[in-house]
Amino acid sequence: MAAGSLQGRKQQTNEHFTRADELMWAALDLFAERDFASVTIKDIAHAIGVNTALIYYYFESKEDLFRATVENAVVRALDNYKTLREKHDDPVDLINDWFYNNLQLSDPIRKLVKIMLDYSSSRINFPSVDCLIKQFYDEECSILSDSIRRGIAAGTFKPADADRLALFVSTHLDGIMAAAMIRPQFDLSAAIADLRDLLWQHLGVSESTNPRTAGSDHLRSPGTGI
Amino acid sequence: MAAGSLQGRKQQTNEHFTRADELMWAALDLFAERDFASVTIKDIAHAIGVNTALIYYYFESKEDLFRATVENAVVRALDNYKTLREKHDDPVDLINDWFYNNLQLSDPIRKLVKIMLDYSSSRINFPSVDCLIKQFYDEECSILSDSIRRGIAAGTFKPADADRLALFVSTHLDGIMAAAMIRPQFDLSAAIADLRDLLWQHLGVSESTNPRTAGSDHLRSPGTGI
DNA sequence: GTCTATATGCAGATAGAC
DNA sequence: GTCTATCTGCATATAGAC
Repeated sequence: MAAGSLQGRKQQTNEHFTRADELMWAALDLFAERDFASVTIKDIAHAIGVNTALIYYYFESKEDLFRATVENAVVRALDNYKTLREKHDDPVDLINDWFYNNLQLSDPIRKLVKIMLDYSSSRINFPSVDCLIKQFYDEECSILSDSIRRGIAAGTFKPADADRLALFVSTHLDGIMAAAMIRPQFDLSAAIADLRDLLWQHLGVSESTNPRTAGSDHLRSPGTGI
Repeated sequence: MAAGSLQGRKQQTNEHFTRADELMWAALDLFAERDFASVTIKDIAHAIGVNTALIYYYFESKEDLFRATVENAVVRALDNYKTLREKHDDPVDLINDWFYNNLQLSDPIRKLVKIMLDYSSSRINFPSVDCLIKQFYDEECSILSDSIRRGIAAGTFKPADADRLALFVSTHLDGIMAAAMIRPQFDLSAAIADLRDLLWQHLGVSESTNPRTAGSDHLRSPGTGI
């Protein structure tokens, strides 16, 4: 088994990055900016200043490095969501922090979406990656829908179909990441703010309850309180 | 100049596809399902049963074929939008038909979004393609925002920031296409219906005005008329 | 662990026959 | 217009020295 395998590798000591980690970081950047086929192992090795042959010491093949890189990125994203969940009791706070998180980490999240897109539309197929991607989106929707359900149960939010609304928000976030890649001068932070405001409006949570959104009701005309 | 160039090629006779057209169609399919680097000219030539050398009779290079393919796809999409616009006077009808159009043509539109994503995140760069992609998104947003403005002016819609709302819908559509690529079993038609219903709700247009959306108010809980 | 050197194969592209 | 044959270069991957 290759040293880069998520299952087989000994737990990293957390104090310093291993070479395999360095390679996966460099690979993530390159795979995200371009795509699997056009990134060469020479590019990846040179990005951290080592010889191409070294990659084959840590990984079985280019595909194996790709698999490990995607797994690594998704696992990190899932860890991040877990931390987020444990940090909040209040559904409004959790949802607001989820939006804030997506704004602050928009760059790595965009990379993650890009690499998942490339993976999906390639003939490369790893059950472990399929499973992690599903987990990622399930967790994202779950954070949102659980919070929405709790807010509705507490009477803070207006009634709504929590699952569908969560999927809507999650899908829109994908759209924001895609638009940020395709469209020149797309304003990602404004788009996230618009999505957040729309959700609160839909759930009947006023802006005054939530200082972070104050004065950013973009989708509604100014001066009309409808 | 290559025969495949949009500017230089003589107008096609519209009655039968030229070889160049056949090649671009095959290339669109392949580039959309995979990506530029992993699709070989052998794949493209074999897809229509000709020899690889023939590609270089019609196009200067693989990149030139890619450019022509993207240009061709975007021009077709723009033509489609133009037809859509000319077909409707009523803003509600136009917006509804825009949604219907996106549902009916979801497959080619998904391919277009995929190929634009690949183009954007490749180091290949053609001013003509940049310009067409910008035109495409401008036209999409313009169809929506113009209709919204007219509806508001007529008093049919509630007041809203037409440009931002149009961008929101357009961005969400990108998200739907991305989600359809990444997520297994994503329900594209339900997602389009949800987006449409949300827009009408936001603009205060009741479902009864519009037979096509009746009974599909997914984002709101059943039984609650809020 | 990290390197040099190299084998192998294939993709993009051209020349030229028909 | 379409093909056969071939050149060229590069990318993945391996063997083996240090």
